[in-house]
Amino acid sequence: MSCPEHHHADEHCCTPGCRVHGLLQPWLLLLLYRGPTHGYHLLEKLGADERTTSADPGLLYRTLRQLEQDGMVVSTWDTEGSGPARRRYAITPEGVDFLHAWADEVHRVRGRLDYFLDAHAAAFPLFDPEERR
Amino acid sequence: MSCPEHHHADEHCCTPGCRVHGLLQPWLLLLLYRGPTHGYHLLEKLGADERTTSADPGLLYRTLRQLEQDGMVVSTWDTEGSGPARRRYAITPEGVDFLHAWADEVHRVRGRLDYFLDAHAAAFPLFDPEERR
DNA sequence: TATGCTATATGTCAGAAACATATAGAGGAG
DNA sequence: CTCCTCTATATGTTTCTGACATATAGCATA
Repeated sequence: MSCPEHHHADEHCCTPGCRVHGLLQPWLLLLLYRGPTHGYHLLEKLGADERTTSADPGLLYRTLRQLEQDGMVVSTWDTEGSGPARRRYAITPEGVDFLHAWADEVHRVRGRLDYFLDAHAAAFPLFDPEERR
Repeated sequence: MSCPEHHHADEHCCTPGCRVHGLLQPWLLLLLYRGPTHGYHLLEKLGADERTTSADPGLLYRTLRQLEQDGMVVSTWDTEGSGPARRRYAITPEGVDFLHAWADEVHRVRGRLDYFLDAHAAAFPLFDPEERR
């Protein structure tokens, strides 16, 4: 049987390391609002916090390029320091607006999840997710 | 620019009719727990409540067949009444367990959304999604 | 020189959802 | 009787996201 949420056939999903999907864009924008950085740093930040979202390099770099194409972030090459050159990203005013639109969307989605959880709780009054660690 | 959440290139998404994704399985299971019915009825139920999830016939019938394959529901042909024959679905004990697993998962996802919203609120104290109707 | 880390990027595949279409029984309008 | 609509189930196709694998390259150090 597949797992709830994304139905991967194998077992290395929906294990404790499994993250929430679809929030990579807003997390990147929010992290960049705290201060400009490069992709690898964002990758480490997301990877270090289990409560954020997936930290796949492929997806992350592609998403940053997409955000840049759409004018949500801008990048400049940073050759200072050691190691390979890194692309330094910064959020734009449009990006901040988009981040707010994301916050609205996430707020709405949370409402729908609550609606389902309420309906489930009404059908199963004895069910308590907190006790199912 | 694409829209938050699913990035469709066109504009007929993220309009008022837009629903939350990924909850079709649990909604079907929950509705079937309230009582056995056929697919078209479930389609109408989901379609009538904006706060549930997408009501696409193709996805719904395919999902029901998948749930049956996995032993979460069982179906019998119902030729009573007028109109074409309908497949009457009922949830199984395994389906109820799976529904609870879904509730746990949704609860966890909700926590991640809260985590993002808290982080966003901390960065933008004046932002209020309620006032952005 | 070889390996490991930093850093960015591309290729491929599976799965969900959107959208269109196919099939068919039954009832009513004209 | 024929056409249309509603009920009901099912399939085909496309697009997008995310997962996973791989490629490239600079630099440090053993």
